[in-house]
Amino acid sequence: MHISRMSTLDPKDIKLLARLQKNGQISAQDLADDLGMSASQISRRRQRLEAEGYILGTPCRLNPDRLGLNVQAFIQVETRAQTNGTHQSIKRLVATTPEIVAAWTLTGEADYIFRVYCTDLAALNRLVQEVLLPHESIGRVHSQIVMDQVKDDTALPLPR
Amino acid sequence: MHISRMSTLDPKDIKLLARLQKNGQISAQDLADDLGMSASQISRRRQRLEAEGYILGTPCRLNPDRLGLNVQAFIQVETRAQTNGTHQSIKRLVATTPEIVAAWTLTGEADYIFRVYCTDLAALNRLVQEVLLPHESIGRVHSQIVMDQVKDDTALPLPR
DNA sequence: CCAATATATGCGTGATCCTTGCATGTTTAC
DNA sequence: GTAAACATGCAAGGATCACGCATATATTGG
Repeated sequence: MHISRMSTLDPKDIKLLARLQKNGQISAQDLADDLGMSASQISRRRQRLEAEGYILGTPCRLNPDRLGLNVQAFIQVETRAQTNGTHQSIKRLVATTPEIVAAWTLTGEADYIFRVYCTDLAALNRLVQEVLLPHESIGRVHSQIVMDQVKDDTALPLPR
Repeated sequence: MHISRMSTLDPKDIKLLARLQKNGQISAQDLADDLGMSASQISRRRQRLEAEGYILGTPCRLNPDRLGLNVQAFIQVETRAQTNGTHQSIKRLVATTPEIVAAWTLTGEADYIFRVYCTDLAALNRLVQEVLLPHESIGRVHSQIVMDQVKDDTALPLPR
């Protein structure tokens, strides 16, 4: 019998993932030269890592400034009653509002925090006044605007 | 004379960017079929969009759960005095600490907010106790752990 | 410790894909 | 209205990927 290894990552896997999360389009040959192995191995390892669920996808990162998305903010949201439909209701809101690019619930003052991109302060204000506050499940909101983006990778820390 | 257009985005550009920020590896032919144009045009438009700064890069997104990064948190950081070296000092800290994947300064209670990934609560605690609190520029910190990730795209809202 | 099986690797090849030149059609500017 | 700038499709050339195969290495079981 054999058990599909679901291998633990070896050092070459770690380096490969590190390179890929910097640049998902780097050629297998370049990676091969870099890691001291053949391009075909890079290709196979990459397929294996994807199949095993390490790689979620390879989206392009767009430039918010270039797109006129000049205002970035976090919006803390207090829900009303917290009936049992609240969470689904918020999920729908988040899914259908493109300005909300990410949303979490946190420990502590629980409720929700949204990360949003808008073209300007007026648009942010419209989002709050015309979309969030009128929403059935939302009580109060508190916006904090991003002044300085010190770092914004999506690069995760890797083992070792 | 001619002015390099720095074109405003036409509808095809918007659709192209939308597809690319879902999947940066989709083939030019698939995009061509999808948008009703030839693959060569897709290639050219993509090059143009990159050259004009709309596309920052195409990193792989890794799966935090699969990497054992089971704890995700936001850490609000209050700085000490705010001498003029403080910001540089924080920037260095952020740049050299892989668990901190993003960091911002916000309006209001100013100071900093870090987004961090750790393997477990013990690791998060070590980060706070052994890295952040001993740091010269950091006064107090307040950790909020992510309970539920409602949405985490990096997909920006596009015009139209 | 050895044999048998599974796994990892490099090379080479066929298929796929991207990119560029060129000719044509379309829009813009004067 | 004319000319220049621009966008487009086609086709060819070059690069890249992915797989089979043979070999080397590691792992397992007795």
